[in-house]
Amino acid sequence: MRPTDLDRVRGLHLFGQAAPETFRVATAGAHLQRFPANTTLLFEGDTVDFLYMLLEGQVELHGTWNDHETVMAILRPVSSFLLAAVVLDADALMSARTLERCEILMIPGDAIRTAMQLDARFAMAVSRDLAGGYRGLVRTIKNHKLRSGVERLANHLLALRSADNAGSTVRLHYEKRILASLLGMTPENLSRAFAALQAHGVTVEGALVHITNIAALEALAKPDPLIDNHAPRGGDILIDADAEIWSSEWNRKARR
Amino acid sequence: MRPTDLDRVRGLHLFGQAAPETFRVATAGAHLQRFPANTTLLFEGDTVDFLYMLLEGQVELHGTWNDHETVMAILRPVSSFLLAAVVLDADALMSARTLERCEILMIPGDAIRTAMQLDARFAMAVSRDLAGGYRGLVRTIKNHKLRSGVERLANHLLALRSADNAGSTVRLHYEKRILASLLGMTPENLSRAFAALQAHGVTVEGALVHITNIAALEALAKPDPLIDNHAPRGGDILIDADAEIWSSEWNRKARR
DNA sequence: GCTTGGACTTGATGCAGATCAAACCACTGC
DNA sequence: GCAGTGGTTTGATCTGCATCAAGTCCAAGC
Repeated sequence: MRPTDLDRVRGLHLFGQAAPETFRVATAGAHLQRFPANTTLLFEGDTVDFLYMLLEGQVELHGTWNDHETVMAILRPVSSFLLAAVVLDADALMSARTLERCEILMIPGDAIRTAMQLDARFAMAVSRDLAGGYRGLVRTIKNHKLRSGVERLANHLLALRSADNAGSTVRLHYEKRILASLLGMTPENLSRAFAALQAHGVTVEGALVHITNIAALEALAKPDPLIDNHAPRGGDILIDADAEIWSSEWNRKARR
Repeated sequence: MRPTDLDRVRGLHLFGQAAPETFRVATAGAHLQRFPANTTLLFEGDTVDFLYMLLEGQVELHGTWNDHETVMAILRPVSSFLLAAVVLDADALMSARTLERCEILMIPGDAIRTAMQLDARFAMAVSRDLAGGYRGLVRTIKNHKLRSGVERLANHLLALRSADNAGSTVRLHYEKRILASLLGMTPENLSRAFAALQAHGVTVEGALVHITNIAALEALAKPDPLIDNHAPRGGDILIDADAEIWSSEWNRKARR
């Protein structure tokens, strides 16, 4: 593993609080692996032997039942995944596949569990990460049960805008059919949802989405800090570890 | 607090592994409180100062957006709730209200956080609890995105049957309109869903549901160990801490 | 260049589930 | 007992979204 990669891992919330010894133990058995695009890393139901740290590329987590498939999350660097399964030494509930060429650091699960026993601060950091993930899922469920498809799309666009702290144009980082599944709709319906948003200040141009009237879009989307993590809360400071669904690093600002 | 209550708390997964000193510290500042039925304990957005341990009664967690409301979970003893918010010292994402008269042990949040710093085994137990909760929410999302209303109801009935390790009759422990919201449908639709299940060996009699043909119901429900925690996995032993959505105690057998 | 395949869009149709409305029932309180 | 209230059921209707079916666009391969 290159020193620069080590630095990146060291910088994660998960290890930031840990004792140097803990960090050494955990990363000693770790190995960096590269995967091509469209590679399944793990099927749901598989035993989870490693904690995965995505350093480069994009990974999709999805679930299956009765010949249906749904995208649960898209991960971008730097994110860890499968932490809950590792902590419990349990099977994976979701499959993971690369959407593009990826660099992934794989840390043996028992190293993580051992480190937690030895270092309360590290165990605390794991708890914070899991708690943040937990709250992200609560937000996701509220999003799905309380809003319509168009409303979910509108809020997704606002979240993207906030994450990229961009101007009036955001870029979709993956295919629309994947976004559709993530938002819980069909590709056809996503297309129509975009069309519906034209009346609310949104125009689409391939992967680029122009938000020409933010006020109008927000009026439709009604973002809420208790669902949308990006939404402003009344003058409050955003708690760092409560950042996102899959990793506290997911949503950090100034990425690239 | 009565000694018997202390014993019940001591028996929880959360404290089972903790050092006696940790247990003492955490429960020293705790107080037992009784609430009447239909009392809101906490609104979403409120600051969370306590970890709540439900010792008696039923509590509903629900979320709101734009004048809509949805039930996120129903808790029964012995369950903890708001652990994720406590770990992060964050606002509640869900409101909590009693459905009936409740006894709740309230443990100061900072006592929990302090105990985690001091006792790695306790921090580990918190992680396991959160990881179990996390996985429960993943199951919930798969359930909602991949199944229809009737399928969700069918699986819910099978889960009830499994939890009560009962015979062919299960009892609904709360009102149908609450169950409807929990399953993501309207009361009218739940009624029709029950009617639809008549063709698959289910008859309803108030709060009692008779499953006259389990094979037929399972053929419709297609329970899956990666969604339904009760579903049998191939000869495997069920991992204890991965027990349920809101608490590892939720689903334990031989309750009453 | 042409061809092929997959992503995306657009239109027509069908279905699951929401909404509206009314009736029924059980329980509560007077 | 009786009226009132709220939960539940049933029916009629409406809507959002899925499904089915073309057709377009675009990139990769021959």
